[in-house]
Amino acid sequence: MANVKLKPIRTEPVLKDKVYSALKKAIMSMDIYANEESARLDERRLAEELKVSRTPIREALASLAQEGLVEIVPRKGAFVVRKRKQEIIDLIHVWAAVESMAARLATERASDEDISRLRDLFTTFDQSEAVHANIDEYSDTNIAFHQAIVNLADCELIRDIAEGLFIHMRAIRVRTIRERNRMEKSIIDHLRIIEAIEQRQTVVAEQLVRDHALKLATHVDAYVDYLD
Amino acid sequence: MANVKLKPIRTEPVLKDKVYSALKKAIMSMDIYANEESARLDERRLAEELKVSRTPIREALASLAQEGLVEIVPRKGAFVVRKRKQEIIDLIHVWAAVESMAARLATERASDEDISRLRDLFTTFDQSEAVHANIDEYSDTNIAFHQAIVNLADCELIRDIAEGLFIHMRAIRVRTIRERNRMEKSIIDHLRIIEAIEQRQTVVAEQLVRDHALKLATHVDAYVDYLD
DNA sequence: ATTTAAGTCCTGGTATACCATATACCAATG
DNA sequence: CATTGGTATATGGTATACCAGGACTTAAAT
Repeated sequence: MANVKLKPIRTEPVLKDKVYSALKKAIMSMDIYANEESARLDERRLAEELKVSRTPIREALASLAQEGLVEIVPRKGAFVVRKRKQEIIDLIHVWAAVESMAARLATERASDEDISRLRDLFTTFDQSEAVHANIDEYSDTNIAFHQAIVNLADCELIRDIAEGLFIHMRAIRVRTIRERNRMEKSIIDHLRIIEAIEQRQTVVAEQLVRDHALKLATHVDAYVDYLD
Repeated sequence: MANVKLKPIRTEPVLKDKVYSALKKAIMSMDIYANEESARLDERRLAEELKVSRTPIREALASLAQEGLVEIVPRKGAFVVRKRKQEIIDLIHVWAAVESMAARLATERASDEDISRLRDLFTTFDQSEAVHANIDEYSDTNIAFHQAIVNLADCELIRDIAEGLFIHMRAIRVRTIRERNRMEKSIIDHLRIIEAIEQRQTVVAEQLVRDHALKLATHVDAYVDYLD
């Protein structure tokens, strides 16, 4: 009898997981840093809106807390986490580490075809014109670019960790892209990174990606003061 | 009227957190890869032993699942996770990324005094003699060394992520240290790393730490077959 | 004897009831 | 009017009851 290899089968009829996804999606869609106060998540309200009891809500919140997306203050409630400036900087450092490893793995594992889609992201986006015009569109492209690199690594764990960091990275990237010509510099960096990955230059790609992220850390450290 | 100074009062009477810590400690103390089958965590049994209800147990399990330490299979139960070979390799890659960033930050942030304790770890451990004698003791030193680097980074997030990875890294390091002279090679690498950090050679330290970890990944890929 | 089907039991998933604490509001007092 | 202390209510923490789905056992049929 041949041993057929099977994937662990589709399994997620569990309310806890659905609630988790729903809350996460909701949190990601809101601009965490827009309001002054961090939003509070009322268990009973959520339970009523999602038409489930508080139990799966609380289990989902426990997971989100572990992931660092919400903070549970005993007897006070669950709040969407808003990172302090130093925490953002730490987070960018971890992002730099993880994304640069993703770039390394991409040069080793990704197919030419997959890599070519990286460049497509940029050719569909008309740089020369949009530099001064469509900064919002670029912001999306920017974020998609970094997600694409992470996906090229073909590593589940990296994807998971990156996703957790990304919610905050996204918020900070959207805000900083307008400052100090960062968009133009960003485009130049990205094109160099694409070249390095295309040419399978493992060490160069790794270094370029790391340095690109660390520039963001330096920028935040120096110029961002709308946190805290 | 004299203002009586008070500390913000003890705040962690939350069962969920205590259960989480207790379970985590228990899981870390067991040798995850020793037995053939991964241990199952019976909610009612745990509840009875810890003298609490199932609710905080389940919330703690949800957190541990998010952290990747246990896997919750719907309708089947919670199991201590045993990583597959490829997952271990992925995990080592992430570890490489994070620890090398820690080394980078160590060269920038750590005090000379803190760095000197790195070397102390090795001078108290007599290499020349122990190479053939006390391999278990070295295994502990080895693990302590890597934890020390992570701590030097002075970055909460890196510490947290590293701790999550470490449980599995620890298990694999203990097993692989006996293979193919890895201990001797490891000692050489470690001493080079210490030098680089002492001399604040950011890029060198970062690279040495990454490559050291990646050697482990390569080794596991090539020679480890007692997983799966 | 082996296989299969039915029924029971065990265990995890969910809902809910109950308790403790934090907060908001109000009243009384200066 | 302001301050303070009490009280009510809302909300999170915990326990428990109930439900549903696998798993195991047993018996019957082949």
